[in-house]
Amino acid sequence: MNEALNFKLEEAMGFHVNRTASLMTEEMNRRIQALGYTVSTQDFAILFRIFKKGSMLQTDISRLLMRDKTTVTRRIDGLVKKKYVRRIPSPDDRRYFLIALTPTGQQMLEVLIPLVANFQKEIVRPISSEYQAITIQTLQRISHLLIDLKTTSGDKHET
Amino acid sequence: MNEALNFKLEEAMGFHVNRTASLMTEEMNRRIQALGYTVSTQDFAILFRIFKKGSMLQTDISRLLMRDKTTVTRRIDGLVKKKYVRRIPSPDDRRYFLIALTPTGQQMLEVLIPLVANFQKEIVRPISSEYQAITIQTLQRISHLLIDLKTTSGDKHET
DNA sequence: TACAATAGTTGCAATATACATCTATGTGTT
DNA sequence: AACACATAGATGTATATTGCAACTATTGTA
Repeated sequence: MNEALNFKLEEAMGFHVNRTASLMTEEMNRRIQALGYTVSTQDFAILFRIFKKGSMLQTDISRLLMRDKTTVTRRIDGLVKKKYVRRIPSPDDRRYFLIALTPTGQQMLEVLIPLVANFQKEIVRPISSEYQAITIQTLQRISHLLIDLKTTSGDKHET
Repeated sequence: MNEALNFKLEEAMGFHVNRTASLMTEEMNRRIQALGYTVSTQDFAILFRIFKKGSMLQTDISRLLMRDKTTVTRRIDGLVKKKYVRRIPSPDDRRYFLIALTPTGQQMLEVLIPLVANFQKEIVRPISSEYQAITIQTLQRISHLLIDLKTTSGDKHET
């Protein structure tokens, strides 16, 4: 028989990465909702980048999150509807908008960022900073490897 | 101002875990589809457990995958439709079924398991086994912590 | 027998995503 | 100027994944 059939999920990196990701996302969503906000972790990822940069093009968000631009368009649509961000037409190039936080969005992030920051601290608290660093480095290497795989075979990306 | 606003995504465990999970799932799905199979990584997770155990109750699958039983019902529905598994009514307790692989499902897994096993090997190849172990251990500790959080506050679980 | 627990299903809805295609606009070349 | 081409974004449509509420059927228990 094939020895690969002895494969054990519990020893596979993918199993743990996926399970942890799913649990973390669930808990994050719970906490954000507990504060009465109706944004998902994905939305937070977008909002946070805008917060840091001041404003961004949808295309840039799309590239950063590695999501299709249509996905980003719809997420921004949702955030605009909820009045967290607004589209500012660019005067020089009328093809694009700068996505910027509204005052409401700004206020929300001033609550959510500490929430997320504390959550992130909380879940790694029992782990030594050395192990934290090794884990992040490992995940980073795996991610890079996977991005290479993706961009090497049939692709339409830039970077 | 609040110092937590200096939070950096790139230093957060959650960011890396999520990104890696998403990239891994994408690549896995690509590879499975490349072989002509129409199962997702979630389906594989189910099928693999059935493969290992011989047969399982939907409730057990639900607990193992930490997914709602209705989710599992629908996934099994799909796998039954594709003839990869079948529901065997239990003679002694007519409330439940044993979910078992069909010959087709069995054959598929004999291809997919090596595929997944090799993929898992491949992505951790450049990482020392020490770092691999530390990473898995770290993820496991975070998962346990999150599961505790979940079952501690308002919940309907058992275990 | 009456009530509670268990296994599973169905109705319904929300979330998240992307491919193909479209409009509008800008850029570069001849 | 005119044409081709590239870019930013939106829309139509479709898929996958998930879970809550409520339901049926069955079994266990007081």
